[in-house]
Parts: sequence; C-alpha cells; structure tokens
Amino acid sequence: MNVNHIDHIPEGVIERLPAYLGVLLQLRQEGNSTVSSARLGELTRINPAQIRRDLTHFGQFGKRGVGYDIVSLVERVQHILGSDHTHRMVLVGAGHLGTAIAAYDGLKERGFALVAVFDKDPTKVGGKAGDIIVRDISEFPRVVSEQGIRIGVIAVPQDAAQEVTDLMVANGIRVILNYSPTMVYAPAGVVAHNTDPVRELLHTLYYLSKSDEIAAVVAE
Amino acid sequence: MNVNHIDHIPEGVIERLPAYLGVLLQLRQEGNSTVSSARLGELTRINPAQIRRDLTHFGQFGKRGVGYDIVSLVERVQHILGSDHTHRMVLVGAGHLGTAIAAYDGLKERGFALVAVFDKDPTKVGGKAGDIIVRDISEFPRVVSEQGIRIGVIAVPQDAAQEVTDLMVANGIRVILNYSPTMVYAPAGVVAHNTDPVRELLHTLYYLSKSDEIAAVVAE
DNA sequence: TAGATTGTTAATCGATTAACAATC
DNA sequence: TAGATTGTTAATCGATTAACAATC
Repeated sequence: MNVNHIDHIPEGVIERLPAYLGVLLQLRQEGNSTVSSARLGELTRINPAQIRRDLTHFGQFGKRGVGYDIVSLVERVQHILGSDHTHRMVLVGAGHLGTAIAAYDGLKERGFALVAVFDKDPTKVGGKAGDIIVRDISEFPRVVSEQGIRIGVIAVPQDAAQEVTDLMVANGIRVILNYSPTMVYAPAGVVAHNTDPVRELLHTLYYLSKSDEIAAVVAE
Repeated sequence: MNVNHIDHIPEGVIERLPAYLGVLLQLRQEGNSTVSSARLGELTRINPAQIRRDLTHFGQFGKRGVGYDIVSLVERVQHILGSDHTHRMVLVGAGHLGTAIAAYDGLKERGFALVAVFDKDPTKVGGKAGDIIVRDISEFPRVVSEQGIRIGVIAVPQDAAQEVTDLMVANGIRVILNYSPTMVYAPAGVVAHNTDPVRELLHTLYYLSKSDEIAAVVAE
C-alpha cells in the first residue's frame, strides 16, 4: 500500500495545480529547461512561497539554487492531476456552446477525448458537432456503460440541466462539468462542477462599479 | 459623500454574490416571497451563517423570525454588483466559442448587451455572430471609444489572446473576460479574469483519480 | 567560495463556523 | 406567547506569507 500523502490536501492547492501546469507547458514549449518559483509566481500571479509550499505537498521537486526542472515537473503535476493519460468523456447538448466544445482542439491536447455527443432534439440528431455525429439522448445509457465513461459535460439550456445531471448520475458518471447557467446537484461521490461563464462576468462588475464610485467621490 | 462601507470586502464575498443572485432569481420566478438563509444554504451549498454574514457587509436585509424578502434582496444584490442596469460589452473572436457567446440569450437577461463583435479573419468579417455583424478588428478603437465600452470578452486562439488584451487596455477597456486557454496580463486598474473552461475540468480530475486510488487500496 | 533558490518553520492574516441574544 | 430566524460575537480553522537555514 503506497499512498504518499493521505494527508488532506487543501482544495486551494488542487485548484492552483492546473494554473502551474498551464504556464509550465508554455515554458517547456518555449524551450526553457528550469524555472524558479519566483518566475512561476510572476506568470501565474501567485505568491512564490505558496507555489513552493503547494508543491511540497506532493514531494520535493526542486533543486536549491537552481529551481525546478520543467520537464519533470510537468510530468509530476500531470500525474498528480491524473492528466498523464487520456480521459474519455461525453457531452450532452449540441447547441452553439456544445458545438463549440466539440470543435475545440484544446481538449485533445490536454488529455480529454470526446467520444460521444447527445441531444434530444431530432433536428440535431444525426448532424455533426465537430467531427462527431450527434446521437439521440436515448442512447446515452448504452454508450456510457459500454465504454465505461466517467466524465460528462452539460451544455443544455437551464431547464434541462438537472434532468441531464440525474441521467448522468444514474449511469455512473462521476465527474460532471456543467456549463449551463443554473446550479445542478449531485449526490456525494459525484463531483458536479458548475461553471457558469456569465457568473464570472457578474462578479467582476462589482470592481467596475466600485471604481466608478471612487472616481465619483474623488470628483466631488 | 455617501459610501456605505469603505471597509474592505473580502473577495470571497463578492464571488458568492452571483451565486446568491442566481438562486434568488429562480426562487422569485417560482413565485416565492421570502427565503431563509437555511434554504439559501441548501440551494447554493454554502453555509447559512456565512450567507448571513456576507449579506451584513452591505446592510441588514432580513427580518428575524421571517427571513429575507426575495424581491428586495434581488434588487439589493443586483445593485451591489452593478447589475441593476445594462452593461454594454464587445467581443473579439468570432470562432465557434465567440459565436456561441454572441448567440447566447442569457446575456441580455443578466444585464449584458453585446454591441459589437470583431475578428481579424477577412472570411469572418461581414458575416454574422448571433444577430451581430462581425467587424474587422481595425475598427475596434473607434467603436469602443465612440460608445465608451468598458467590458471586453476574449474568445480568440491562445496565441492572439495577449495581443487582444493589450489592444483592449490601450482603448480603455476596464474589465476583461478571457475565455482563451492562456492567461493574459493587464496592468493595475484593469481587471483581467481568466476563465479557461478546460482548466476547471482538469482540477476535478484530481478527485476522480483520488477516488480510484482509494478504491484500489480498499480492494487490496 | 559566493550567489541563488529551495524546503520549511513560524507568524500572520482572514475566512469560516457555531452559538446565541435580539427580535420579528 | 411560542417558534423561527436574523445579526453578531467569539472561537476555530486553515490558508497565506515572510523569513531563513539548508544546500545546490
């Protein structure tokens, strides 16, 4: 039994790992061989001490006086995240957003393989999303169980999102990424991640209106 | 000079407000009149004490023994965020993702008005993204300054993202929402929000592989 | 050796939560 | 009045950061 750190790892750490990975991949592509936590800090806008601390949760990856070897750190982080092998996933919803997801090259590059797209709209079934033929939603259980898919992406309108979530859960999907603008709920054991792209815009508005207020006060 | 709380408000609070707003709008639409922090906590998966505490940063909105009046709380939160009036914004990038954004009805509903779409690809210029005609990127400075736009959305490929950011900053854009898979950097005074939709998927993978490990250990 | 940078400790900081008096 | 739920305090918890010895 070889589990390095059963110690609970703070969620914040896990959320930052993909950010580290992103800049590491870019650095590697540019031909760099090592990187310091200071440089990583500039690129990710994360405190260097925190980066070092985050990484030591998983082992000692750096060389004092030198920094981190980019190639091996990429491998380590990918291994920790589980993105060192390809993950197959399915998508429900072949509207504009679903089609954009299906057509996105970046999925493959980052270790995801979209294996099927579903929709309930008969006018969409049989058509294409990216290179993939859209199937009727009724085929969902068969395809998912036959292929043992565990990751599902939701790109349907608000009203259908929970229903699709329940379908996914019932068929063994374990990670759900929901792009619809409503929250979906899944039982314990299933990770439902809600990423409403407009919600992010909403919260940045606060800073816009606040800086207006400050400007108004200054102008008084 | 009437600024209620110059007290610094934690970023976490601001990030949760859109979540509250989302469920409040849904509750309102369902015809509910009041809601307790306990119920809000169930719907948002956020601790009720925290919800109450978050709200008191901005005033006292509830009635003891009763809860919060949904209609007025919606108005309050919208006012705090600045989503009580429409914000005009521009989009650069008329690819699959850009088109999906332009075609998305939810923007209008949540107080955003997309007023222009730009691309540098001549085969896209003149075409349509949603209801909007795609303009050449060279028109960006004129349109943005004439209309006083302060919000910009980026949906271009990785390599062009920083260049577009710089263009936005140079023309007075103050809030940038970047959907491309690379981080972009903006000077102080400009909020650049990076929301790589695949990055979110990456971090949830960790929990998938961790639960596999646990399963493997149990099976030993 | 001198300079650089990690890994790690210890201090700080801030957010989360439980608990309860206030009050509808 | 009795029950419910807020607003708020105080305690806890955990994350962030500065600082520095270890060491390349």
